[in-house]
Amino acid sequence: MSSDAEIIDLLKASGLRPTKQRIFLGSLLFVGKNQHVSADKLQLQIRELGQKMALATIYNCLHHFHKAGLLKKVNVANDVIMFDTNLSYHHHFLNVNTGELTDINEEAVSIEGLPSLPDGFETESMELTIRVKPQI
Amino acid sequence: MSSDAEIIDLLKASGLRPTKQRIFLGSLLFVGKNQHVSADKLQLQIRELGQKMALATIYNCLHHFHKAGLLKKVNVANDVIMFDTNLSYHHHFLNVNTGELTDINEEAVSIEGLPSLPDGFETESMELTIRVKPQI
DNA sequence: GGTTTACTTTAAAACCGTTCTAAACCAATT
DNA sequence: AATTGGTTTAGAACGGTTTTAAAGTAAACC
Repeated sequence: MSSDAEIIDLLKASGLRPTKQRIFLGSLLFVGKNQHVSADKLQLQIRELGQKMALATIYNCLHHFHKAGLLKKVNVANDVIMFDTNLSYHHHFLNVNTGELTDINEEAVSIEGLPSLPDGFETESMELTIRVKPQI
Repeated sequence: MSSDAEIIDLLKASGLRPTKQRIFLGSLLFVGKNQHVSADKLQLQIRELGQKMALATIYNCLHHFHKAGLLKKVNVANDVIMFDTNLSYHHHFLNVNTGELTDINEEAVSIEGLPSLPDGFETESMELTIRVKPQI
């Protein structure tokens, strides 16, 4: 993926209007290797390239790209915090509709085959969250 | 754990001053079965009991309880979102200092022994996040 | 016991990432 | 070219969390 024409085709094939902003964002995202981006980091990158784009536009585009299956969403929590009186090592079901957490208390749960950490790092915590929602 | 005296002992043993507010919160948290609480839900509960406590106090207490090892923190993400151009099923390392994500691309990672979902629910997504930080 | 000291609580403001609003804009269709 | 409806934009609003600074209180000291 490289030329604007290719990005335009990708957008059209995904049912998205190829606007100037989407093409530009696409040219940043759908090129080369996989990336993790957040809206504000993207805006910085755009500024460094001497361009500008409203934050709301970046959010709009990213959400549209996600709905069209062009991006995955990764939920990273820094702010919303829940506290758990269950101190043992365990994982959670998270009801995405209500925010309610349920413990997965099974000791049987095991995670295998993890790669080693990057050099100079240690694990702070490991959380498996299974996001669930009512069946339609 | 039930009487105030016991909560006071617990707080002292944890190196925390047994203030009125901490004792009250402790009596809500360290009794009966495990719970997941958020600050605002706790404030509601307190209101329903005809009491009041500043939200900042609840946050203070919860953080102190956590530092003292009386509560676990569960990071639940609703707000901070990252988008990933890697669409395949994979997990992440999260650098808690910088917010940077790194893919865990190993296909070898496997999660075994998960319990079945609650009735009427389906999985929206499953994410394993390994929070890492620089070694001290 | 009364005083000092350090920690805690509080209301309100600040903060920060995200979403909403409403007007201007522009791609697609006619 | 004109119309239509989706898109972009700046700025306001939002919601959970943290900070601020003043008032309050537990603990330590005499």
